[in-house]
Amino acid sequence: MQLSKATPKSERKKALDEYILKKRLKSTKQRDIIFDEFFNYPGQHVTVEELYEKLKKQNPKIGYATVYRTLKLFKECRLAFERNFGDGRARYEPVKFEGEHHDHLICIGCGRIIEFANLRIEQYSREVAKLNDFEVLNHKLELYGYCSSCTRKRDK
Amino acid sequence: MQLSKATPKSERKKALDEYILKKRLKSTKQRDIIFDEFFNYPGQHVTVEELYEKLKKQNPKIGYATVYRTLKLFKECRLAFERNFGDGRARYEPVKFEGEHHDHLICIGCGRIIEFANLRIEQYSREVAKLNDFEVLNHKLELYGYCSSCTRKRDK
DNA sequence: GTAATATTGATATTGAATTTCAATTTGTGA
DNA sequence: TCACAAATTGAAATTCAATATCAATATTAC
Repeated sequence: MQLSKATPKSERKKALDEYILKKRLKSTKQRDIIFDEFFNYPGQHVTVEELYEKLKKQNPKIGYATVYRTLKLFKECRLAFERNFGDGRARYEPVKFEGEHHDHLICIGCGRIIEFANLRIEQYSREVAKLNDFEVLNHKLELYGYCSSCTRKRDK
Repeated sequence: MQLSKATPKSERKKALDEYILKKRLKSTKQRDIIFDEFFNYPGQHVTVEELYEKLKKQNPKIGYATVYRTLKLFKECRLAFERNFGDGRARYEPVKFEGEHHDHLICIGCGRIIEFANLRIEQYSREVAKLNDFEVLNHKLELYGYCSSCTRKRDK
């Protein structure tokens, strides 16, 4: 299922509700709270820990395991993407709409992440997909290396 | 430093030796053994555990920590690259030479992975890196979606 | 409402990654 | 070659994110 470009948050909520219904899971207050917080989170790549800390301020009783499990649920129903930047903790982000994708320069020295836009990659993806008879929903382009600061540090 | 296309193993060894010299580290038997085993490893993405088990057969006294630290060293001097596939264990692979990269179409229906070449991505990487003052060692381009077989299955 | 089932949250457990430290090895300079 | 300083090793301990456990609770279906 491809989310359309104009999909508002309510569409995501609908997708989640549909998934819960289909899988005979249950709607809970916690899932709603985590949903709101996750999709309103200002940072791009939130860890379970970070989201948990933020949630606890409004809702002290929420458990870490619940946040962890709910992000896993969002992942299952393709509302969230899990990333690993090599610092030992998984990071989650909302699945991007068409045209919203951004790619990453990832410094494997200090963990710094630089985002950049990718109109050309979008087009490239479409071509490759067509050649291979593939239906592409999402892509991930990560360039790994060292930022100037880390290269300087090493060369000292 | 970008390894040239024709770089043989001895060039890598030279690069390692240079790094050791520059950083005033020391050449050791263990590092040589691990070097040989790592760059001759048949699989694409070896874990520390796997490499350790393989090494122990020839060299029972070698320690896990040494393998771990040596792979970290290879990473530092840009001879190895660390990947995370989300199974909780880091995997290492020799840094690819220019033009050797391959990218992936990943079917989220059946898990099938199709590799494809990416001359244009190479060039794109170089441009973006230059703009951001980044030293790019490796990249990962993954297109997620459904293969034709899964699409047919869904549309039935 | 009741029963069946899923979820929660606190806590315990797991396991990979990393650190510690005494013993050993290596490079440097006389 | 020798001795000293510094780096490395290997075993074991520690750390920490991810995951599992389980009794109490909440939700859904009937």
